[in-house]
Amino acid sequence: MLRWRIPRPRGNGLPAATGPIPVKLTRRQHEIHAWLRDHADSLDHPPTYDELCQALGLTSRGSLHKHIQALIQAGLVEPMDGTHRGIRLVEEAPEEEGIPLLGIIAAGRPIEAVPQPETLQVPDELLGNRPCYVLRVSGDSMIEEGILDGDYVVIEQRDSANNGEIVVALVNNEEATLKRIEQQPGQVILHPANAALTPMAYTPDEVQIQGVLRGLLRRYH
Amino acid sequence: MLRWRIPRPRGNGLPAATGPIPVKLTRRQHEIHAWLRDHADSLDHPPTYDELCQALGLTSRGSLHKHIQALIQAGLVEPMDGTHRGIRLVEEAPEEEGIPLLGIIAAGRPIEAVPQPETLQVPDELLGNRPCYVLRVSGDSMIEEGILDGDYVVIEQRDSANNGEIVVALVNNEEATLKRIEQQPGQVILHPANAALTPMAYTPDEVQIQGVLRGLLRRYH
DNA sequence: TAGAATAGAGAACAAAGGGAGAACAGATCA
DNA sequence: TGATCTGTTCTCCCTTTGTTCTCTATTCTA
Repeated sequence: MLRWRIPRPRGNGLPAATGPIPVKLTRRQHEIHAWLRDHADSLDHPPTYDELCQALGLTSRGSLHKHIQALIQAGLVEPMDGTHRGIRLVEEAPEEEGIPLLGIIAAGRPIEAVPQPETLQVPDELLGNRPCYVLRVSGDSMIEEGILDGDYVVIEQRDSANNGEIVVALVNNEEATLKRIEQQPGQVILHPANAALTPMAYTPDEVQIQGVLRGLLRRYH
Repeated sequence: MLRWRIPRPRGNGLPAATGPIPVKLTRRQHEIHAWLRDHADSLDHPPTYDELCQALGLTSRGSLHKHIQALIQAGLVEPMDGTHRGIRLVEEAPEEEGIPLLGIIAAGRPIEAVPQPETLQVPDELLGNRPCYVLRVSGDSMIEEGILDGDYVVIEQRDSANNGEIVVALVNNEEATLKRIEQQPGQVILHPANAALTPMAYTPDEVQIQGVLRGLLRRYH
């Protein structure tokens, strides 16, 4: 456990976007940064400049100061505003545990992929055993089931479903839609939950199941 | 068992929002806090300043006082309002990444507390800045807003709301209900979202706002 | 090879950290 | 109620520590 590391602002998983420009460190700067990282666990307080100098074989605090400043500039060390023992490593971004938000699903259109794939922190309770992904719902086709425009749905990746389950279905290899499924010999019926829309029937080979609804997230602002 | 520790107020899981900003303690402050933590179990009264001074090798109560004040500022020690032997550690919040599920809300009844308070892992995206809690919805009074029986709602703890927001309201100090609120001079109207139910009007002092709807979680099995 | 970048030494300085002790006021207790 | 205990406030002090300089040596590079 890192005692005096500070959390780095949570990014979107893209190393390039978060944090400062990748500055290349000089040899000495790299050494110092490595030392700090290696000793972050064993020390329960950040070292003083003098302690660091001794550990690194320096005799001048002033020299060390230049290196530390460079590390701060590079975004690897938190700027210490005058405090003593203020050298604090910026913590590596924690491995974001999230479910990928793949895109937007609107009845009657292919899933529109989001340009910047983000991840959404999804409670374990909403996840099944299989891999899951998240889609944002566009449209009102399932409104009577309490699935509103703008909701996020957690989908468990599966290629088959039980009757009555709500599924992400790919129709004719182009239209993706979120509907309640009813499979009968020879035909597959997709039921919307909106009185303004009518159920649609297809042959089994026209409909490809891409996942089953597991959970729903909604945000009010 | 800690005898003179007090529970730290439960945050909403947001590291940035909960509690004081990660205050960096000085070396001495850290030592003192560690001493208090180490001896919390063995002492049956909090120590006096003089006792603490002796244990820490200080001779001046005034010096110690400065450190204790810093710990109070950091949220690690309970402010002692003039009482003697008042140094009380704030208990470490268990590393709980979750929002407490407080109970079940059904229109027209008090919130039924769950016997075993569990926590729910709630995405940051659904949380506001203030402390939040989760309730399980029972009933269909908000079904037309897409809030179904069995859904989990994330509530931001607040005692006031804007018109149009969905709130947890305590009516006449006994009935808790989830409704859309409309506040007018002299009366408060709680709107259900169910054609079978009618809006109810109350005087402002009959209605107490307990929180505002921030998010919703639903689970399909 | 000249110049730039890197690396370090050391002095001087300002602020933070840490402490002592006196005086005081409210809490506590006999 | 009065004596004592205890936390609070204050002022003064010294040490530690980060910062800013200037100066020098080495290494890399155009």
